[in-house]
Amino acid sequence: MEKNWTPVTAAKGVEQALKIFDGKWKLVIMFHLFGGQVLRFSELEKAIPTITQKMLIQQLRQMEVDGVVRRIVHAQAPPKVEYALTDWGQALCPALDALLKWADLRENHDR
Amino acid sequence: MEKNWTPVTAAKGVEQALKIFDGKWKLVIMFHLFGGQVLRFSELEKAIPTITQKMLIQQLRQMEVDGVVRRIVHAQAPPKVEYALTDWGQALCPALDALLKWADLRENHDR
DNA sequence: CCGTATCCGACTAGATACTG
DNA sequence: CAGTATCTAGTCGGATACGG
Repeated sequence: MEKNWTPVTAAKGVEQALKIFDGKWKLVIMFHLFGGQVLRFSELEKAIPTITQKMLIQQLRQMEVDGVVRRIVHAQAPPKVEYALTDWGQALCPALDALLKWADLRENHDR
Repeated sequence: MEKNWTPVTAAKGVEQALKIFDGKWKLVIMFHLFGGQVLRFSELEKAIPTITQKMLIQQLRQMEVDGVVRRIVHAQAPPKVEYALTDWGQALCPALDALLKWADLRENHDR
C-alpha cells in the first residue's frame, strides 16, 4: 500500500531518518563499520583520534538504541566490547551513496 | 574516474551533502517546492504557519547561496518575490526517497 | 509585501577528571 | 579496557519589534 505524503509529513519522515545518524560522529563511526567490520571500543578510539571517550560512547549508545549498531560484550578480564552495524545499519549505505552522487551533480549546475 | 573513499573522507562527503539541507526548515521548504512549484514569500509563510519570518528568510537565503533554491524578484509595487528549486535542488528527491525507504526497512529488523 | 535587528533560552559538544 | 561525571563555551532557533 502507498503512503500519501504531504510536504510536511514527507519532511518529518526524512527528519526521522536523518536523526538516526545525526550527531557529529555517527557517520564517521558508521563508515568505519560498513562492510561488516567489527571493532572494539579502543580500536574505534584509535581509528578516530580526535573523538573523546565521552562522545564515542554517547554516539554508540544512541546508535545502539536506534538499532543501527550492535554491541557485543565478551565476558572476560580485561573487558572486551565490540561494535558492529546491524543489518539495518548496513542497509543505509545505498542511501548515503545516493547523497554522495547528488553532491557530485553540483558541478553540472554551478558555474 | 573513481574516488577512493576512506571512512573519514566518505563521512565528510556525506556531511557536506547534509549541510545543504540542514536547518530546521529547509526540508519542509524543499518539499513544498518539489515538482517545480513556484511560491511567493508570503505563500511559503502561509504554507508553513509555525515558521517565523526570520527563519524563513534565513533558510531561503542559505539555500540560495548553496544553489538549491532560485530567487525570482519581480520589479513591481507591491513587491513580489518568488522561490523555486534549482535543477540541482530537484535532483535531491531520489536521494531523499532512498532515505525514506531505508527508514521503512526498520520494521523488518526490529522486534 | 518582504524583509532586518536584537535579545534570549535550550541544546551540543569539548575538556577534564575519575572508576569498576 | 571501557566506560562515567561535571563543567563550560559556542551554536541554533524562537520571540519580538522595526523598516523600505
